[in-house]
Amino acid sequence: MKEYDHKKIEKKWQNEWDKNKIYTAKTGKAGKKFYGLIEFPYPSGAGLHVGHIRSNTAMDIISRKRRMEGYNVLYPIGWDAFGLPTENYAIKTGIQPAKVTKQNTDTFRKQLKMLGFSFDWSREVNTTDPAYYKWTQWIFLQMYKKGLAYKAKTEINWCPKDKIGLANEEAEGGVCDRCGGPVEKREKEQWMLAITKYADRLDKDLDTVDYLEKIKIQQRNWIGKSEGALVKFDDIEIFTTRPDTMYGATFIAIAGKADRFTGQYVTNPASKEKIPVWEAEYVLGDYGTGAIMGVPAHDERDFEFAKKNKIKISQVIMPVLRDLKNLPRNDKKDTKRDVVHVILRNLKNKEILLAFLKDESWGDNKPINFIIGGIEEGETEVEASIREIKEETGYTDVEFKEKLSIETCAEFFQAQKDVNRIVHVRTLVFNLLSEKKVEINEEEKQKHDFKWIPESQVASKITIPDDTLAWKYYQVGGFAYEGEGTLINSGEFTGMDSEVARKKITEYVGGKIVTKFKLRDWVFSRQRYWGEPIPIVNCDKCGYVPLNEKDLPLELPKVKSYEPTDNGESPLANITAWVNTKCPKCKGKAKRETDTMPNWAGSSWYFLRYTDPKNKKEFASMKALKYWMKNGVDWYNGGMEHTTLHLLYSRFWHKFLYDLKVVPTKEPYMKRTSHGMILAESGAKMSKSVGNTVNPDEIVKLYGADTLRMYEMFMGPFDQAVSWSTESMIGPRRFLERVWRLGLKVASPTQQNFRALPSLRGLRHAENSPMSAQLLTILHKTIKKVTEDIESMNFNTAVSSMMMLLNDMEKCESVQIKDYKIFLQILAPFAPHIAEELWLQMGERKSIHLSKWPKYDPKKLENETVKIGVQVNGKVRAELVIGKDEDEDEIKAKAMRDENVIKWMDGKSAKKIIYVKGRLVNIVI
RNA sequence: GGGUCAGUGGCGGAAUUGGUAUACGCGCAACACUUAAAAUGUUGUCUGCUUAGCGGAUGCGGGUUCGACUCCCGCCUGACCCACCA
Repeated sequence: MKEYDHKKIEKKWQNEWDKNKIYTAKTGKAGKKFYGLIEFPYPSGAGLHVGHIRSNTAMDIISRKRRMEGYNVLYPIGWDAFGLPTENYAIKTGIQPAKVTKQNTDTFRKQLKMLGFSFDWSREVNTTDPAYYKWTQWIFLQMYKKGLAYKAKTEINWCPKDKIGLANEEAEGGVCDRCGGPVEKREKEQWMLAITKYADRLDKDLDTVDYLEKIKIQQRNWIGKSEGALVKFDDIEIFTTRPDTMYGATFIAIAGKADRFTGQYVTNPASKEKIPVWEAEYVLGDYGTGAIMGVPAHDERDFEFAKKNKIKISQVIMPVLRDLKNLPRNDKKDTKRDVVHVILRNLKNKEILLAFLKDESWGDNKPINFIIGGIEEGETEVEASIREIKEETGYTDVEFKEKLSIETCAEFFQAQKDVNRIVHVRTLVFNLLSEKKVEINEEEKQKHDFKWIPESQVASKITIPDDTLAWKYYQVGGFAYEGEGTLINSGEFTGMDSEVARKKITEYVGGKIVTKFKLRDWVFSRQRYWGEPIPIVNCDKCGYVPLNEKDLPLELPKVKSYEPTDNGESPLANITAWVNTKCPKCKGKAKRETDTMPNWAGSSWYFLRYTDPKNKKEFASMKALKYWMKNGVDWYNGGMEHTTLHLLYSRFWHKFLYDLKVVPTKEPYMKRTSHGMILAESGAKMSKSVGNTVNPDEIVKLYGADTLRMYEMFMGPFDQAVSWSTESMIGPRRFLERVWRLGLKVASPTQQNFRALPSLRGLRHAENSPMSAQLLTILHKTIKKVTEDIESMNFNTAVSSMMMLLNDMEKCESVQIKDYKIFLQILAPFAPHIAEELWLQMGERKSIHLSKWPKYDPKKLENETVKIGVQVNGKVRAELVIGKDEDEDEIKAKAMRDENVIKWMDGKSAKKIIYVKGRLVNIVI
């Protein structure tokens, strides 16, 4: 075989691996186990997406490396096949969903096999297989028995188009998760799962697992645990997590226990030192060097309310300022929703606050963090600000700073879009007020367009009596501190730690500390056909009765039409022969539940089934679970879009099963990472309807699976979104071709050919033969790099380091087989087919994927000599070649002797010489 | 508004976590090979200038440091998630 023929090689090895079952996981095998998991795909009609390939390849690389490291590896695959797209397709075409699913999974299987993933295909599961969903139903029955599954009449999100009830989570923003249409509210009897009973544990146990921090944060946000004060005033209930801040002041004010009261404080963000500001009711806003900001109000209701209650709105400040009266909404395209900061003043008494709280136009949620303050008669807002600054700081010499305040404020009105200028102003203020007094020269003034500031004032240095005051001033311009700290100006709570104050203030106003969760119970019913039937009957006498376990699975009957009924019942409701049944308890007349489960159900426990997929007696034997699930799934990778719902639901089910003592761990997944999306070349999301998808079949045909895998790993950081570029795929392809050609030469008995090969003409290291020490160093560095990069999922740099190694090997006079073989081994997880073929060519008979992962030799990582930079005053002026173990003083002396260095030192003596080992020398003069 | 992350050549992106910025790949240019093209190889490719050299560049403005893509402060822009709820 002369040319690299990916078609031949890939086909050959896929068959070979299949035949020899080298990826089959053996339960109970002695030694270390590794369970690597990817989210099992939904077999859609569109076929495999390049995004699937990205995440599958990543976990395939990890799994292959683990195998080579001696682990017993389970890397399973299956199908999350229940769900709406298939059902909609069935509605359109009349083809049975089961048939569609079969077609689609066949396609997916073929596509996945063609990519050479090391899945254990003998453990394939399918959520729509009755042998599988028997156990999904079984788990549901256990939940029912424990009172976790219940029926409740709830107002549900109803999509009139899909005729389906949606979980809260699926109807975000009042839009149907599936069809994008508007969602209505509708009353319906629904099966519910009491996930809220597990809310606290779902939150707490996140501490015990190794998930990416952002994933934990998302989980926690969704669960939404918050501890706070619940206070009742008349008929109004208010909840806040921060009764120690302005909220507390408001409570106290409403409770009539004080007119003005609060516990605001600020912190120097640099030193973390807590610095008291003056009366904390006055907190300057983000842009408010000239204005006192009260509440961040939210929309026009703020203004309506203010008008109604004759509250003066003194100022409106927005990122780009607008006139309140003709406030256009969303005039800037693509802006986020408008948020308006309003300063509400003269909110002096309880009545107004109560009026606000009772004002129904707000709905349930109202901002209550008003600042109580005031403007004196005849005063403008700016004047009031200045007065307050003067009064509160007690610092009289504020003329200049006042000026700045006014000017800054005025700038907002005059130069609404000249944002840069505002930045300059703020910077100037900062410089003047912080301990470093900055002098601004003429040039800088021009550059930064400071001309509006009177020159004399800029030029004169302003002396601030003490740093604290400077900080105060600065702080007020930028921060309203809401972190933890010590209360100031808060009456009897002054000096109290904010954590303690939360409790004390709550007590003081007669409230109580409560724990709340945002999480709601899971609406588990779907009025659809293509899902697991809920194994419950409704008996006239006995009410809801669960099926006997021996009667599971309750199989989906065949229907003629897959349309939901007009009143929103599932198509199952039309099959009277199926619906009418006997009560398992009293044997009397009963009707089957016609709702089915959501497709989250089957995916909530599939990783357990993989451990023992053929078991007919249990969902999985404890023996298999104890083996594979020891410490849980070792590594679970998936998309960010599943990090809230799927992760939460499956953790919930797992915890429930743990309580039943049928699984060995509290948490299902030990480690969770996530991959970035692959976008279309344009940077937009790939979608079939837009027609910007990439067909992996064609790519594999043209370039091969190994090239596709290499490219997807090389295209960018694994956890970030990257745009697809078919053009760039040629890079990895060329790389593999060069690997191939080099391999043939290395394997050939006469290394003569080595020189003759045109690609190896540039003999840069000709003087070092046969294998230079330098190249050996590079080889070991590469082993180290690839080994580590796989663990941290920095696949892109792993690939690039292998490319560098190849570049160097090609330029070498000769490469020994044993060294080339090491290179093949670290390449093998990425490009398994070509590596296997070349491995064979090197005379090996056992699969490379069962060979031992190479170890680097730390002694070989360092070169004998190393080139370092020599800086003079931080600028690189010379280069120096030094020995590995050369003495520091010697190196420094050598650097000083350098021609260029001498030139740049210009006869001056060195104040200080800094040497960073193996990096550089910096001479400070 | 809140949370998380990001901003480096024409493009995708590197940078040992504070130490010679732009690795690796794509693209582009020139050359070699060829009747020619493709393929392959070699060399070059941030930018400006008075080009054996010197200066400027990592979204913008500052700061700390002998030294900053990296740390700190302020700001701008974008992405994703969440929300008129902190």
